[in-house]
Amino acid sequence: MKRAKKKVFADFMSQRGLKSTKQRDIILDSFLSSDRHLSIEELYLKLRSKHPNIGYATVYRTLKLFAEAGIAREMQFGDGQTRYEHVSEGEHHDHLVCTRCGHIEEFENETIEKLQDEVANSRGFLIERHRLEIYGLCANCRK
Amino acid sequence: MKRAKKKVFADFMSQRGLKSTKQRDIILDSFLSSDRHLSIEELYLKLRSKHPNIGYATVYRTLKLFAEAGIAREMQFGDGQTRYEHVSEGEHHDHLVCTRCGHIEEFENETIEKLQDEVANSRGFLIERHRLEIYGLCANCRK
DNA sequence: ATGCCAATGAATGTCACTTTCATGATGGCG
DNA sequence: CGCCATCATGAAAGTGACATTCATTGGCAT
Ligand SMILES: [Mn+2]
Ligand SMILES: [Mn+2]
Ligand SMILES: [Zn+2]
Ligand SMILES: [Zn+2]
Repeated sequence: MKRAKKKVFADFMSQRGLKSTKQRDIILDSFLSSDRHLSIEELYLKLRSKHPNIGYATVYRTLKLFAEAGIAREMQFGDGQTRYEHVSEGEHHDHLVCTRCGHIEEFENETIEKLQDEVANSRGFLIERHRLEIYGLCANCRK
Repeated sequence: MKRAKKKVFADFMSQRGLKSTKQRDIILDSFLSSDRHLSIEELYLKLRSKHPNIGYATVYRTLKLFAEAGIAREMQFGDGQTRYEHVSEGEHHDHLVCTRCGHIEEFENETIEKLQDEVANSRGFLIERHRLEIYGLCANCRK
């Protein structure tokens, strides 16, 4: 899975004539090792301790590349930061977001997806993508 | 409906000890006369021709007040601008957003809402709110 | 090893808010 | 009414998260 995404990214890079660099390798490793929905700043700070020589701009640009390569997706959860999450080819999920602790949980619901198609069809819309986020208190924060 | 929201706002203002001003009256009128999902900038520019004496900051603050009073809702559709839409007590709807022309259409689907409740329950989440946006091409832009 | 071109990162720019502050209005009270 | 404590206004300045610039560095094909 981690290996597979590294290959997808490597292929994307060579196809675009872009170069492999130490920074990109490190950032990709760090990104894939985290299962959270990371902001640029968070990933930058995470790297900073072990790799003080990697700049914010490089993290920013590399995450953009991940998104272009199809191994990451930009998300907005309304906290003012863009977050990048892992995605795989053909995979899709939506989110439950805790408004207290920031915990993000993922879910898939085929029936909801179908109903969305119906809504779009009835209005003549051609769906490109959608976002469904449920905000509230996670099980832990309800206690 | 327009009258009702004006009353809601007037009550909110007096309850908070805030004052009635020409600017606020004009902005409220203009906001309620528009059925679109307006950004601050858009409403500001719309007003500018007839009321060049109303500043951006006043439009900004007044829209915030509308949201606090419960007659408007802040929305993000990913175009980099916060949009304010009309809301009424107890009303809810989701959106279809055209990625070409920016057209925004509203819909309600009780079944989707129920399924969301089920998803949240199964994870122990207590729902506060949700957002469902379907992005794609509107009927007009598909032609 | 050489040279072209991409990559890096410190610095700077951008943009959409958001706040400040000097000045102007509102409205309760006598 | 007329006062005046408060609130409101808007030009200007500040903020924060991205986005870009540019001098320098570093891949990598030859
Ligand atoms: Mn996710
Ligand atoms: Mn709407
Ligand atoms: Zn939580
Ligand atoms: Zn359209």
